[in-house]
Amino acid sequence: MAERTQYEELMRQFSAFGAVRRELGRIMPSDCPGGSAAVLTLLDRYGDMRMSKLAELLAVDMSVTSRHVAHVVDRGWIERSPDPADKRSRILRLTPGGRVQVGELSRRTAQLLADRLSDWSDEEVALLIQLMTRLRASFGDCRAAPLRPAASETPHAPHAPHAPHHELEHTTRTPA
Amino acid sequence: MAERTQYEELMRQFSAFGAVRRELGRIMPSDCPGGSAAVLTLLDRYGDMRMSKLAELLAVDMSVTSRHVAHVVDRGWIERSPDPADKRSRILRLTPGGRVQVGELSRRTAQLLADRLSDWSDEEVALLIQLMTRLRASFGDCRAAPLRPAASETPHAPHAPHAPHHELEHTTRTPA
DNA sequence: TATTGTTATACTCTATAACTATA
DNA sequence: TATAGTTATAGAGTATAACAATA
Repeated sequence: MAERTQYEELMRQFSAFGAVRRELGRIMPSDCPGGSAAVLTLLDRYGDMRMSKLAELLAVDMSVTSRHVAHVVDRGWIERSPDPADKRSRILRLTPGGRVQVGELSRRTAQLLADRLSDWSDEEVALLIQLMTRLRASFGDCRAAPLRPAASETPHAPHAPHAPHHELEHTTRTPA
Repeated sequence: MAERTQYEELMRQFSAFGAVRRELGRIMPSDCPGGSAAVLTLLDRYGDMRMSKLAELLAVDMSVTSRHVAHVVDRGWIERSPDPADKRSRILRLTPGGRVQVGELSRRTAQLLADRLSDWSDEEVALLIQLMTRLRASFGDCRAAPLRPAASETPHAPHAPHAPHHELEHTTRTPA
């Protein structure tokens, strides 16, 4: 538990973080805005998935996801196949062109971060990753559980630096 | 210097941070969106200032600042006085009602953060603040050079003394 | 009746450019 | 001519609600 002045300072940092996001957005390809980049990156990381799963990973409403996905499909970077198991669903999959695009996004962001964080050590970057990962977990799926702090699994210590794999069987969709 | 996979992981955390911002935005008063809250908070922290200074602190274009300020003025939370020294400029100042609003914003954000970060220690929160402050500095933020700190508190910069990339890149203006 | 996904609408934030009024 | 600020316009991101198709 922290003090109120500490929370105010944290809020200022959260607000100021927008400048970092915008700078990262500026170096993206003009036909691949942030929403599209997020879709491609998540599909590359977690593999084929349905719209609902992608919406959960993006932590946005499915209507927003649908809009982003439509843009990416128009560019030919992913394809929407009907799900044979459930004809309401559609399976999203990266195309070869999409993988090329993912590589380009990775290259650009790595270049900018390598420049801006040139005086950061590996350990410092890893620490920031850990804290932001935990922050996200603490705010967790507050859409799925607005007022119930699920005491089942609360990570106290920061996770592994890279954390390459996540728990994906957790199918908490926006509850009606 | 870090590796590319580390940068990719950092990018994912940056992207996922949007969910935290949106959650914080939801608990704000409906007539005080994020832009207005940022204006009020900065005026409370740094005291009276001109539009250009506020734009620099917000790290957005002055046209954006003007729009946010107009909204806040409409609500009666700040007032725009002509600058006697330069009739092109306008001095921004919090009104008593604005201070009340700042207090309400502070109360709401502190309440949400206290709930979500209930299992974070003081030191962990301080560490996150420190790293995000340094991140902002690494991306060349202008808030490292504060104007006139308000009597209440002095902006503390917990990061190591290293020079930002471009000290004064006043990109708060459309190039003429 | 419930769920998956799409579309329509509205709102916020942002940048660019054109404009005014001062300097 | 240059600067401080405003306004118009456009683009991206998001949420809500209404809708169609399927379970």
